[in-house]
Amino acid sequence: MKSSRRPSPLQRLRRMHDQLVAAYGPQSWWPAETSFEVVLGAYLTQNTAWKAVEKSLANLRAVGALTIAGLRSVPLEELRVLVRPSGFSTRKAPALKAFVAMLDEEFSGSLDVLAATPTLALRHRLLALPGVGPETADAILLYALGHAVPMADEYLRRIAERHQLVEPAPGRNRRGYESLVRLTQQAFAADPVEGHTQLFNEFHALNVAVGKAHCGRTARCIGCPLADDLQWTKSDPI
DNA sequence: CGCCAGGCCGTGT
DNA sequence: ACACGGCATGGC
Repeated sequence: MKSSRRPSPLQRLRRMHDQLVAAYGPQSWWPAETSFEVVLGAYLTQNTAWKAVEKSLANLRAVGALTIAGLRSVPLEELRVLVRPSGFSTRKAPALKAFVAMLDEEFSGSLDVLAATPTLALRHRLLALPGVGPETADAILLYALGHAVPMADEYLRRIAERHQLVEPAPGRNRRGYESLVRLTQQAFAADPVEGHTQLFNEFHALNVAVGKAHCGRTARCIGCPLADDLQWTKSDPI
């Protein structure tokens, strides 16, 4: 039945990274100047096009609210207006305030202090925040705080499903996310541990790059550099 | 004009 | 535990 020649899903996922590097080159992500900007972007981009996030970030920059102190001093009502372009402002504005409040009350208002927390405990603390789910937590962990956690965003889920690396899971639940995280961890398990942060960083950035171009909700894989090698047929739905 | 975007949360089964 | 809508707004 199963051919011993065909690479395992783990091997294919790992090779996917190399193929994407070959196709797109190093990404050196996340598009932000500071760690706190990464945090802001992680919240604002929830189910929102990055283009819209840029408008909100520009609004925040204009009033000096791209820093912790700046955001702290912006009244909630005003913040709501500033982040309006990226949608869900009635949720995202209070959520951002809650993040700063946590920082102030538990971590001396410092991202460095926050980052010094052990990864697992830190992840749980972030997940307890309002408006922070697994993906936002991992984006903050990886791109703002430098922890070696893989990200399993919507693009990776689609790519993995379309290439039959995982079972289809229509109702994306938390279990599906965590299983994709584990799959990614295992796929890079043979790589030196000290390089994992960089690998996970690049891997997710590349997934977004290829996902934006070829793997949207309805967008097909036409022209996708992965289509052939990962054995996915273009007529496949989903 | 309709669909979609780098999710998360509350509610019902 | 899991499925299902709602949430706001702008781009294409």
